[in-house]
Amino acid sequence: MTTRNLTQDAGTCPVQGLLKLLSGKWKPEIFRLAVEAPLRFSGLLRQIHGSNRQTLSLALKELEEIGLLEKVVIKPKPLHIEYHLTEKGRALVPVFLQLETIL
Amino acid sequence: MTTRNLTQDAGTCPVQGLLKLLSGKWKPEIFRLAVEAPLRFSGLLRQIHGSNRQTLSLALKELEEIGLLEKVVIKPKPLHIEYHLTEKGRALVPVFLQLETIL
DNA sequence: CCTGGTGGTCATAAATTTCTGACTTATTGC
DNA sequence: GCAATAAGTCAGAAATTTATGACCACCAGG
Repeated sequence: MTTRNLTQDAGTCPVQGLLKLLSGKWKPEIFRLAVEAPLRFSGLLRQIHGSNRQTLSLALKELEEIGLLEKVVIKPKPLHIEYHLTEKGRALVPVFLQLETIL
Repeated sequence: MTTRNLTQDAGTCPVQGLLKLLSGKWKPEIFRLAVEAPLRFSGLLRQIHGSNRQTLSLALKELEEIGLLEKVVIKPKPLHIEYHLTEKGRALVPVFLQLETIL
């Protein structure tokens, strides 16, 4: 249980960036919903009260970029898109559960 | 490895609040330094380039409130204060290390 | 007595994030 | 043809976070 790995390059905190990616007003909530079932843009808008298109759109993009969600075109004709949790995303679940037990 | 615990009360994400407490521009960096050694206010100001009194002061208060740091008066006469990592804080280290391996 | 360090607070300014409302392209149902 | 849904984008406003500079009280050294 060394803490050396936490102290890589002088002056920069690796966790700082990670947390930044995971924070943002709606990202944790989006992530949680994605753990339960695939997401659709319009569905999120209805499920997450107080949220808005703009921010959700950005959050989905960012979660995709980190590799936690994957954008899947189910049908292009009557446009149907779904956001699926990736392997990486599933790997994050136990970490979050552990976080809850500590704090 | 159920995800039920992540889905407590409808509409609220437990992790959302936790991440909010851990995020903030300098909190992760402060935490990391605290893992290495006890902190002093003026020391932080020198170590963390680009930070400022106000924000550090607030961050320390918040980290104290969550219970990750403890404010210790070493000497009152020539005022000497230190912020020590708590048990809870130490418990967080492996979680952060796990986070790094995933993302 | 003057300068410098420690440990802050306070009001305000600047920067960043989030929200609002309008608008887009394409498809289905009536 | 008209309205509705899906999945967004865009510009600008509002809210939240972070930074700046001034200021306080206390102690120590020269």
